[in-house]
Amino acid sequence: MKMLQEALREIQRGSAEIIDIERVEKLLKAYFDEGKTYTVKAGFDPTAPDLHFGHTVLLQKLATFQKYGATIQFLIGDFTAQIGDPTGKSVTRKTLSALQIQENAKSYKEQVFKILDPNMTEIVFNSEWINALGASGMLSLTTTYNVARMLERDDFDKRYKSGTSISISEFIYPLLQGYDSVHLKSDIEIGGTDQKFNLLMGRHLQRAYEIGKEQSVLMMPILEGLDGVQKMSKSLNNYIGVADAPNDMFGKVLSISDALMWRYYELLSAKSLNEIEALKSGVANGSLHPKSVKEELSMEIVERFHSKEAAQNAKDEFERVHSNSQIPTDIEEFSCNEEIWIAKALVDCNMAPSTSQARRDIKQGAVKINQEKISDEQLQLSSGEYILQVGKRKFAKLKVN
RNA sequence: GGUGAGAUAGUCAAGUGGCCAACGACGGCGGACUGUAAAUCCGCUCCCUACGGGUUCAGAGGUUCGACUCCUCUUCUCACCA
Repeated sequence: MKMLQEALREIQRGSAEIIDIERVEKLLKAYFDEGKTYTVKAGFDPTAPDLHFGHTVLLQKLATFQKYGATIQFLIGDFTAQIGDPTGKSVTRKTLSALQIQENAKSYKEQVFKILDPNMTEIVFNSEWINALGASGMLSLTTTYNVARMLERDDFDKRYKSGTSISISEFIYPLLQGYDSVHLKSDIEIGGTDQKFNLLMGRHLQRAYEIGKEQSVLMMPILEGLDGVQKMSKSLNNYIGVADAPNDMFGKVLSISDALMWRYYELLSAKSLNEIEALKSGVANGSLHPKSVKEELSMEIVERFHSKEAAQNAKDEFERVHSNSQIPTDIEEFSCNEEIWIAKALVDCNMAPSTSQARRDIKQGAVKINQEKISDEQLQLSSGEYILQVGKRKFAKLKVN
């Protein structure tokens, strides 16, 4: 009984909304009492296999479910990708070749199994059953819903009212996503809050097709990016990529604000709620320094995506560079063949976008050569080796021949 | 299809003939303080070996000694009407 309560708490952790929690509770109870497993579905887009931490929020939740007896239906929407989820922006998507999809799927696996247990995960492609549906199957799918209800979806509603075009195929998208749940007989589906309409469609269609169950739906919030305000996204450049190098990953996590750290703990850490509570009260009563708590999170994360050694190295490296202001161990090396003007050198080493900026940096005292701050904008570097530094984070080694 | 409004640096947004490389805000970068946190303070933020020069205000022409500012055309965006 206590186990059940704890499991429920972990499952609800960080979620934005859960529909039909009673059913989730029943599934968990059946698992604890009789060892009965159940299925949790989550859909992913085959076009974007390079994940950032925003995506891993869902994966983390799936991992929690696995802990409590779920088999994950990791669905790659290779068919639905041809339509594109109706956002209003994307017009027509180019279709991916079977080969590309296979490659993307492979790279998904590499990244995803750092979080999920492969033994409790099925990777499925929805083209398999949707192609088999045929024209008549598709037709009968469309009879389960009507236009008025379809227009309830927020973005359809807005676009319809503002007179922006909505293609019929876009109406099909939620239906197909819902049909996936029919075919897979999913017990639970999880997705982002923006997916609510589509997720509920799964419930509707499971009822319409009388498969004898209606999936519960769990929605996760959108993860804030490093700035703590806007959603994590590549285009805003406030993201941590799953494939980021250990040192970058470590530094990025450590650079988030203290408030955001708890959010990241909640959504990204594999630590239990009880452990996190302990950390929180430790910080509150002063027995733990917030920085060390943040370091712990950074370590955990780097370890998950790389290795324990990498995490330790990242930490050591970080301390060396920032606490003791020494030079990082591996820095990019450049070389040139003749005496070079310092501003030009900074541009050539990708440390400044223009000589104008390089001059400004020098004027502001941001540039160091071999740990020494310089102020002469006209400085010429004659032959030798130099460690160049701009600000706190940018380093390069330059060899002048 | 008709009418009206608009397009300015990464974003928002001033500027309606010279004082404009262009107010301000946000973002970004650097410095101080720190825990590469937050908050705060200060500086910088088109390019160029630079007390000077070059190229910018949707695009192309024109008027003028001089245009981001005026005129013409083009492209695009928005609002209202149909």
